[in-house]
Amino acid sequence: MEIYLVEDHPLVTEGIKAIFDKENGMNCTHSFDNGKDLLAKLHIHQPDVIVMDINLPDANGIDLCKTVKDQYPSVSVIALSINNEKSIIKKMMENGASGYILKDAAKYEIVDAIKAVMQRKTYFSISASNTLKKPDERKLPALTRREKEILIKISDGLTNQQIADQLFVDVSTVSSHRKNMLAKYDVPNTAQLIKLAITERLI
Amino acid sequence: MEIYLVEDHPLVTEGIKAIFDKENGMNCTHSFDNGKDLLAKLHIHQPDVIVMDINLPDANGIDLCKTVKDQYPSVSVIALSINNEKSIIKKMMENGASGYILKDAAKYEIVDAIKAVMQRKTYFSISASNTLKKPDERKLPALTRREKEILIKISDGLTNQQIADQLFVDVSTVSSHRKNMLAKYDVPNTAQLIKLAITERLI
DNA sequence: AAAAAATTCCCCCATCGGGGGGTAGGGGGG
DNA sequence: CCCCCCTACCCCCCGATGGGGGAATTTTTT
Repeated sequence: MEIYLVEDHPLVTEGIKAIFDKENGMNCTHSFDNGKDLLAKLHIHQPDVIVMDINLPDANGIDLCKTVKDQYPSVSVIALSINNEKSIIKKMMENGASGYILKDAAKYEIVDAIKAVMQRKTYFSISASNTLKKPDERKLPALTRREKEILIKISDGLTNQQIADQLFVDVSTVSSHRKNMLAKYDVPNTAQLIKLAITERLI
Repeated sequence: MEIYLVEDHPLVTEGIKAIFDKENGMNCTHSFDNGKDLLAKLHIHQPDVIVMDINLPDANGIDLCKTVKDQYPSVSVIALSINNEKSIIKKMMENGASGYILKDAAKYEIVDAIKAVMQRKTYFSISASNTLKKPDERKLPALTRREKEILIKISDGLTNQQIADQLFVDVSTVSSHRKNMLAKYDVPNTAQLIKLAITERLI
């Protein structure tokens, strides 16, 4: 069985290769440290499985996974990532991944993942599956285009008046938006709004 | 030559072990996935070198390195980290580390590091040494203990009055600290102060 | 011990922000 | 076709914030 590996950290690459070497019938025939090389190689030959890091230097694994699955639907993709966010995992699976393994996974998990995927099953590492099972995190309401625009200006230290001038609207409008955001996220003031916006990657 | 490895990601552990296995005379005799186990083992026996991840589940490598070097000065420590920040690298070296390797390092770098350290030299992976050479980034003034304490409360949405009550000081004191911070970082209001504090990891 | 920094407290005063309302046009989706 | 969301605008009020000072006490560093 042929496996390709896409991973930009040599130390991890070595680790995975070493694990495969000890398994009968698992062969990491090629490894790549970026998405471009992988796509070039796939053009010539397709393996059974691709183990793919999500954090690549030249592309993000989410898009890369989609590209690969669009062009070669028969190739299974296992995502490998330090990122333990439900939304990322979900997106990856929507894009056709067959498994998701966190980098803190135990050795056997990567082997189990390959085995599962070869049987057309999906596989999640323990911590990834915990994350998925976790009760839906209070999903924060999304910012509208305008709100985001204004919030960024607020975070840049501009006052309502300055923002209003820049956007050619009335101060009261900006104030409205600000108030809406405070209400939307149930925070008492701008300080906490900014904190929340940054820590939750809203801006 | 004996090497201990402290690293909580099995994939990386495997990678490093595999690299050492291919080198003559380099032997990773023990590996640990936390600091406590390492210290317990060191009590009994000390290796020549410890390769130590900075991001451990039960301790941060910076303190762990200091503890190890204080108790066993003859043991060399090589730091292993994804963290490419000058201040962290410096702090690690001050605490007695003999080398610093980023996790994106090439295979040979970890081997070279061990060799260098055995000759009582220090070693930095390419990217780590680039970071060190980089012209001193505009270093932001540090927050004092009290300032940090107050800034965190501000970011949690508390008003000056509430903070004053919690800390048993006058509102004017809190206001003073707030003003000092605004001046210190040259920002016009709290919103930008919070943004800066979070993006620059001051809190 | 002297110098520097941190922490605490105080004044005044203009502006900004947040709480409470309400109104209304336009666009997209059910 | 109708409703909801987004957008935009308006009012009042007052507490919180930021800008300008100054100053005493403790802690830390040199």
